[in-house]
Amino acid sequence: MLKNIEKLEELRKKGFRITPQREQILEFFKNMPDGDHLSAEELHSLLDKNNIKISLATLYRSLKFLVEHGFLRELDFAETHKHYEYTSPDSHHHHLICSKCGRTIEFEDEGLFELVKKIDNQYNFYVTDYQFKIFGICSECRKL
Amino acid sequence: MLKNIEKLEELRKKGFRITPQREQILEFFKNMPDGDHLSAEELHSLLDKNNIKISLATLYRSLKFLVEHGFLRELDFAETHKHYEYTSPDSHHHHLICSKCGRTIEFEDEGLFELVKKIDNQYNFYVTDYQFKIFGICSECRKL
DNA sequence: TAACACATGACAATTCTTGTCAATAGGCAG
DNA sequence: CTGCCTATTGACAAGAATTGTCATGTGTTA
Repeated sequence: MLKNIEKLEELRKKGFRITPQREQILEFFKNMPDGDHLSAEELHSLLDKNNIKISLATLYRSLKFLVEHGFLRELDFAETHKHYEYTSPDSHHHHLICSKCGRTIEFEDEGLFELVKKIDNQYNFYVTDYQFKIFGICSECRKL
Repeated sequence: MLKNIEKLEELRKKGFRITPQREQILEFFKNMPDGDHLSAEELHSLLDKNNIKISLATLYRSLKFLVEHGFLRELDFAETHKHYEYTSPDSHHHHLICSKCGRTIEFEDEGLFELVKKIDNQYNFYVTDYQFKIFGICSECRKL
């Protein structure tokens, strides 16, 4: 898999521009704890607190750009808005989502990759990403 | 797993009402080809064509109700709106989503259920539903 | 069959996201 | 290094999807 720097080079060759805004957003995600995911609004407010001023429209456009080019992953947890997480090259986690408290728990599983390869072959489908979501009640909420 | 009739009885006991609107929506989904999924707007227009007049607000509320009580499943394919599908008691399919043409392909896999059971145990998580999404380019679009 | 509380319909309002457009600034050619 | 071309930005308006409000209607149980 290409590293981000290399991917950015690729994009530059294709005529896309590597703007400070895009770099700052990407940098911000890279420095977040692993597994964290934010909504556009949350990210906007966090960037603002760190004195990184990016207009909301640009933020939305940049997020879409970064998702389309594989730097970020778009998540939905059955809420009204989407969340975004960094697509770390060396780990791919999935989510348990508690319907009661909304908490999400990350987990990894190698078996999924095998399954994806199988499906890939079976359907002649070129896989770029995959997400597994499990809904239910988390251990904390089960105690109540 | 409880049948829908039984589930509706349960709900009635809990004080929820089984209104014609809710029944009609559920009936409509049951009669749809397996694997079909619709947005709220699409459903509204289809119901309308079949002379089932339900206000959009009620439709949204009913969909949420039916999802919360396990009759329907809420899907998102990275579009701006959600889709809904009937949760058939005897099949659980997942989706390949083509990023190019937007087409979705359903597939089933028993292995996922095993994985879910494992996770369930490991995290003491009470699983109510799970969804697996694979993004990529479908065989048709690969030809172009 | 009456009464209560949940549900509906109409439509206003909100939330999230995208479009418009003039101004700005990457990035390559010379 | 400079200038040009065009992708991108910021500000703000607009749009799409969904939810809130509230008077009216209607399942459900007694």
